[in-house]
Amino acid sequence: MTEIARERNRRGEGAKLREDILAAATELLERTGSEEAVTLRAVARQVGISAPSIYSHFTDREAIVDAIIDEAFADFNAAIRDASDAAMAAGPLARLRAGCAAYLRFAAERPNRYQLLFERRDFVGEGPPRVPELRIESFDLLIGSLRACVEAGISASADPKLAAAAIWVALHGFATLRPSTPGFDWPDTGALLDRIIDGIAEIRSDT
Amino acid sequence: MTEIARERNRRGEGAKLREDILAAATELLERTGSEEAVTLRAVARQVGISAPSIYSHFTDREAIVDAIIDEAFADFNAAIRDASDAAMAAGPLARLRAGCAAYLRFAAERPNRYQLLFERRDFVGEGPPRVPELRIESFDLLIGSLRACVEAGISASADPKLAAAAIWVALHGFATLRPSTPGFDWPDTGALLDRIIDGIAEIRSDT
DNA sequence: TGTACATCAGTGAACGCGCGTTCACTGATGTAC
DNA sequence: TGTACATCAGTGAACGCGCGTTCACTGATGTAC
Repeated sequence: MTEIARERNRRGEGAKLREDILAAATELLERTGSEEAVTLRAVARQVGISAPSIYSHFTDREAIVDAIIDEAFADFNAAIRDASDAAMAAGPLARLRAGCAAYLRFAAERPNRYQLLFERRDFVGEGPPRVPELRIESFDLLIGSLRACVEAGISASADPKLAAAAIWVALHGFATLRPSTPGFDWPDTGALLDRIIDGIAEIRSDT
Repeated sequence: MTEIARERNRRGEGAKLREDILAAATELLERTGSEEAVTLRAVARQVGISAPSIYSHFTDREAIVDAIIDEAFADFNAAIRDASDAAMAAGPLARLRAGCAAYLRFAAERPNRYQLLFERRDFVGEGPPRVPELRIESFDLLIGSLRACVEAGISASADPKLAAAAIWVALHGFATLRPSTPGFDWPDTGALLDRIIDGIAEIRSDT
């Protein structure tokens, strides 16, 4: 944990430090894998500043974590939207699969950020949930793809919303169970994913 | 956090304290919901002893957590085995469903203990995984029920092991996603579970 | 063009906290004679 | 039955650590005159 010297920002450019703090905190989270590792002092060390300097940009420790979460949700939704859009021309089933694959790719490549999004429980009982509209964006995309599959006669699903929720549940399980079971002999990822999607979405066998 | 007085054990009964420590640590975990809350000092306060007394029974803090995990795995497997056995007479599909339902019930009723079993990542890279045979016990039960469904012509699954893994993934997602998404409008639990099991296990519609 | 000064972008020392762990100890209790 | 003593089941004080946060401050930099 070497302390890196950092040049003081010029006047009027103090806001740059905010970005540096956020980047350092994200990097710290990504590297250590735990939210608790994102301490004010560790972030300050990483940036190369003194701990109190952070208070010019964030009201407290939690504000940093909140900012990372907002950023992570935006990244997550963008990743799924982009993959889904890219498969637009290939038809609804390809779009559904592309969205699901992007979901799992995000979780696999940035597991600690995924954990921050969907494996926190701290906010239970702290009043209204914090960023539900962001969460629902990707879910709406999933329902949309599924509905399109039904209309195209590819899926036999009678209740796309139920099936979409079931797929989300399965994707989440997929994303989180594997890192927690290092000793288990998991079947091939692609086959497993197809079994889940095809089964739950009732994909007709002749497609 | 009131400190409870505790009577000193009589000679030869010192081992009783070990059970008290474990019970207190489990209670602490269950109440606070986080493994980090299980500190040596907090456990000692809970039991009503001084912190150093713990060292007569556990080598360090981590040993306490390890002991809780072992106990939790035993509880978990017993719950699923019992439910599965109880449904034995009702046929393989009922047995499959009963096992899955018991899995989810354990997760719903003791979410923090479930988290300890299947949502830890700390042991990554720490050599061989710690208690894989315990984990596999319930999984073998799941495969067994599924195979029985196939043999009875209830399931069309061509690869029961793959399907069992997919069901496990889905169950895990089910158990963990819901507590993390308090703002989301989830469909009915039973319907969702049936959609998942029936879809993945390819339960024939005429059963 | 020169200079006084306000402001900006931070710093260093200190606080109280809870933590894991160590150490030397104490007092009750059972046992040997 | 009485008593000395070993052992058991703990305790209390202390250590160094990293933490979040507060406080008074400092020195460079841009700006007004």
